[in-house]
Amino acid sequence: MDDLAATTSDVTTPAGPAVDDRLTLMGLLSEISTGLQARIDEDLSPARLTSTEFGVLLRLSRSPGERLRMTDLAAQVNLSNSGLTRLVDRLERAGHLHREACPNDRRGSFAVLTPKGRSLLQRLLPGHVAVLDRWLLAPLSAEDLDAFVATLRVLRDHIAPDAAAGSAADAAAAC
Amino acid sequence: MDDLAATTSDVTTPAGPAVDDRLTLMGLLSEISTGLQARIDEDLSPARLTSTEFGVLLRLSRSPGERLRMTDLAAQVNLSNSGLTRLVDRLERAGHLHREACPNDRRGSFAVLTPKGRSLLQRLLPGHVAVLDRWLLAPLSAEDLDAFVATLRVLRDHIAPDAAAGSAADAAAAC
DNA sequence: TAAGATTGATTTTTCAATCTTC
DNA sequence: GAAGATTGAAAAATCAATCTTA
Repeated sequence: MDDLAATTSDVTTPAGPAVDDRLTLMGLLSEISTGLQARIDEDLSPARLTSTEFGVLLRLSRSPGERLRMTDLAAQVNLSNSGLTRLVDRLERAGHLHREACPNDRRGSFAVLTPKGRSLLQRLLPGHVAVLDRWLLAPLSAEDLDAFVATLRVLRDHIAPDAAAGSAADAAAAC
Repeated sequence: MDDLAATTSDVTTPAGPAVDDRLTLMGLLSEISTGLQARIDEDLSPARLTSTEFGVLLRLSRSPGERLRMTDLAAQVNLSNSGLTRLVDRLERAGHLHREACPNDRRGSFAVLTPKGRSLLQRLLPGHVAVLDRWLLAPLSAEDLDAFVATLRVLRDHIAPDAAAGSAADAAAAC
């Protein structure tokens, strides 16, 4: 790992030292995130659900009224609006959620978790949490974990403040 | 945020307490990762390059001989083998890399960075590092950063040891 | 005119063969 | 038979309109 500097020494160094350290940091983050997602997808595959679809159901279940505006949901799962429209189409066809008109604003609509979607989530959640325990929590000590979560919060608030639960979404959920 | 427990209290609790804490941890990680990727894609879009394509060029440049076996590369950027075949097709058509036969094993082939690909990378790297500095490094103190990187390494080695540079890839690169 | 959501066309990715070499 | 890579068919995501309502 320490020989990376040598192999990229021919690439222009922009600001100062440790270009490779910064690239490595980003690399670690993306390897962890995609690796974890692969484990989650693997765990979810018997249920014929992708991690993105699971994420939609999970976020709905964790939102007031088990509902979210389409645009807010798209932002939270990092999908384009049209991408979310199609994903919600699929989940609606499967009966896991349904669309509901927004009374105040007739342009908008909610995605709302159905009883079927809720019980699917209940069935999958223990296994999902076990995956997180095994791959994310198990290798860390309690102190490391606390420091890690604190740092993640700082980063999240810096990078994606809108994704924080209780920001715009809750206000919009009031419609 | 603290009322999440209430909204999901009806969901089965698997192992112990703090189900929501674990879901929140995973949520933070994926929000940071996708948020960061969005910034990177935005930065790269004038160059007509996605972050995955950039990742391929970057990993080639950081590998001995600026080359990597197709299968190793696919694993590192978390793409299926066929997905990588097509992505390499595109980058080869654009002239940023080329395929080279593996002398020892005639089944295999290398993706090799071309001079054009190398200079594209050199042109893009300063801006890329600036994006990382702004969104990933700026909000953290030096001590936080060190602890954060240490934790990330632990997690990466646990979740995706194969993605670590210098594992299988270097051995295979010797061909 | 702009915002929320959807549709049509295209691109990107995957899954399931397939082909070649080990 | 298994591994490395590619191809065809299909799924999933995007961008650029489009439609409706604010």
